[in-house]
Amino acid sequence: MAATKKKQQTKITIRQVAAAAKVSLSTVSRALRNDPKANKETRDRILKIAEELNYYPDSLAKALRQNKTNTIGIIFNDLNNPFYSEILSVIGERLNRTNYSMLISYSHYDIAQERANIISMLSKRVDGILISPIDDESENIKLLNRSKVEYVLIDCYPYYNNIGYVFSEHGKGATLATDYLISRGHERILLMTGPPGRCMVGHFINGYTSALKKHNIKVNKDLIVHAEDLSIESGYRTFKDILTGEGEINGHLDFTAVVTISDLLAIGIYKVANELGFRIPDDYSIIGYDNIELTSVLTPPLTTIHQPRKRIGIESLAMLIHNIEHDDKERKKLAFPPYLVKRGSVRAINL
Amino acid sequence: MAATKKKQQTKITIRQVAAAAKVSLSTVSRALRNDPKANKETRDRILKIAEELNYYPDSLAKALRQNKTNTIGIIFNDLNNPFYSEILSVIGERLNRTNYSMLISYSHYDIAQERANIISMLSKRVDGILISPIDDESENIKLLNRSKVEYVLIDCYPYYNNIGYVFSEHGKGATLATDYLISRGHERILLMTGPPGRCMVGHFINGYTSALKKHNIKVNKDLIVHAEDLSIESGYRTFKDILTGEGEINGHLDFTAVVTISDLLAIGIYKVANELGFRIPDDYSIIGYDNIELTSVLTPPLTTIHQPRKRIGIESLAMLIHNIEHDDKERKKLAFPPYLVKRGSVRAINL
DNA sequence: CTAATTGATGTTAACGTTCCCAAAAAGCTG
DNA sequence: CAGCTTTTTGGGAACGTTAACATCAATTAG
Repeated sequence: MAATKKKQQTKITIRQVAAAAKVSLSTVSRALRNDPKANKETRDRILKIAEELNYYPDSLAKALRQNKTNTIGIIFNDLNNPFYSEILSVIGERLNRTNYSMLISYSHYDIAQERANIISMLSKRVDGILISPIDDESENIKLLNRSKVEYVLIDCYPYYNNIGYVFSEHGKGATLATDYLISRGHERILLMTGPPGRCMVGHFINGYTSALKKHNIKVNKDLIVHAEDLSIESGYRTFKDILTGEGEINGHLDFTAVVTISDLLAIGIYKVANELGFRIPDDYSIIGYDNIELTSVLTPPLTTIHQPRKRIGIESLAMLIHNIEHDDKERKKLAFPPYLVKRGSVRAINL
Repeated sequence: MAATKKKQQTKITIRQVAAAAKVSLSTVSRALRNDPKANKETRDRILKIAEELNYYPDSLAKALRQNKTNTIGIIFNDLNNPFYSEILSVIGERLNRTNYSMLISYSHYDIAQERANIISMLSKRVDGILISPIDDESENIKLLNRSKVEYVLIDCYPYYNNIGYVFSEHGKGATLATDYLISRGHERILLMTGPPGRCMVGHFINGYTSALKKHNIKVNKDLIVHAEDLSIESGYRTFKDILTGEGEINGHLDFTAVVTISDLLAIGIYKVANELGFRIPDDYSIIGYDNIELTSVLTPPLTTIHQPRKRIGIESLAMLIHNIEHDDKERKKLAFPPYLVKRGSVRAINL
């Protein structure tokens, strides 16, 4: 007892397998990799021995040697938002059928954190990165470019030309929402969007303002408010501040409808409604964004803009894997058109 | 053009930095690692050169040499459920402050997939694994034991003694829910739980039956139904089948209240209510489980059992990291008591 | 002024694979 | 059975780092 060796279990490597099978390292390596130049009988014998020894290959060594980790990196800003978790979910499902793994990190709208995440992933030598960047023209994207790693952008459409990206057209989405409200008689429309600097936010605001202008409605900058992030909590706080005149937003804002950049923000508004006792859509009409699953079960069911999350996940992953594995790189710009889902949170106003 | 070299950019290694600085490899290595035996001036000089060359260390090589990857593996069954995504989110946030990364995979209640995920992670040499296992007594857990990797179980409490685990007491939670319904006059209570074989499901059923027995209510096995997973969709389908007498559940079930093992399942029931036109809680009382954020904004607000997701995430991660980094392993069994959150989805019955 | 001590650097062998090349064995051909 | 091809195996370098050890100059002690 007292004299037992400290290092009890020594790691089982290809070497132990070779010794047990009385062959060389290369023979074992070939057997394990199903190399055609391995004799079938010896291969089976070696495979059996490996199995008995509970051997499994060391991916680190393999990756170092082959210059391929079979790992992709995923960088999102929010893991809690069903929009992203659904993308993650479908990606995870697809990856289960391959032999890639996913290294995930999240930046929470912090540029420095995003940079750290990128560097960490480069350092871990991921084969590719799927990123929903904070800002599509930031230093961080340049860092990715310099690194020569394959990457695909989600949710952003920058001016660079040599990148693949997959997104839904947020400008159009915002226009759709705003148009619809206008068609229902609303003119004073609050836009609740996300943190400034976030790339999709810019497009969203553009879509909103262009819809207003198209209908000759003057854009009131005060009606464009930025929530801290895209969460329920944030929507709740922001809207409550607006109604109670507290926080950063001062003065009474006059509006009849709200376009939000995320269903969660809209749900935050529902929460304020429950608390303060106003009614949707009687007092305020609300339009969400994303069409996450639970919007349909709210009371009233949330009118929202649908985004094809699954397809975004599937297509971006497919493009990334293709680019990792082939020399003819796809630099597609896949745009998915969002569409309006009419439910019960918008009412018509009599002019 | 035609004669350009294929291999244009050669990777920047410690070697190039050494050459540029005209020192040996080890000197560079020491400088980069802030080794005290490095001269400060040369260190600064080397650091500057490394920066200029855009050098970042290769974690693969480092990991291989040091036998430490600074990566932890996370294995969940569902990435879409806010319960797990919130745990993930808080873990991600914590990890951002360390230099660990997270390798995530999900098994979707498939034992073979879970096994594949575990092997993949072992092969990638993660320093530790955080897993919410399908079955706490499966071959897969034995595999983990054999591998000698550090791991912490979430959501399960097996009979093994030498494991750390963090969970909330699902048995108690189910009892709490059932007790409450009984106290409100319900006797015929449907239990909608998850896939059989899932470890928490067993505890949940036990908690439910023991509450019934305590009040001398006969347990009707037909009233215990298994949803396919814990999603909205699954709750919707299962409950609709029950009401319409289709699918696997035959015959008319007679009940006045439902205890569910997940808020999402309960939301699925809300969806059925919207569609078929019955009312909650007038026609059926519903209790959820988890207390995810949006339960409070439903109509009626969902009465549910709260689980401390954030704490589960934080504590399990802390234990895992501790065990990775220290020799005095913590094998704590952290139990968090769930508690009832009364809202509007349960009504009293006049007996 | 020599020996011992310290501080900074260089040399080299690992870590566990794969892959190129050489060598050996086996199978053909005439 | 010599010479050839084909199949199978073995040897060793390489992937990019770290860590143990060796070296060397400079400083200090006796």
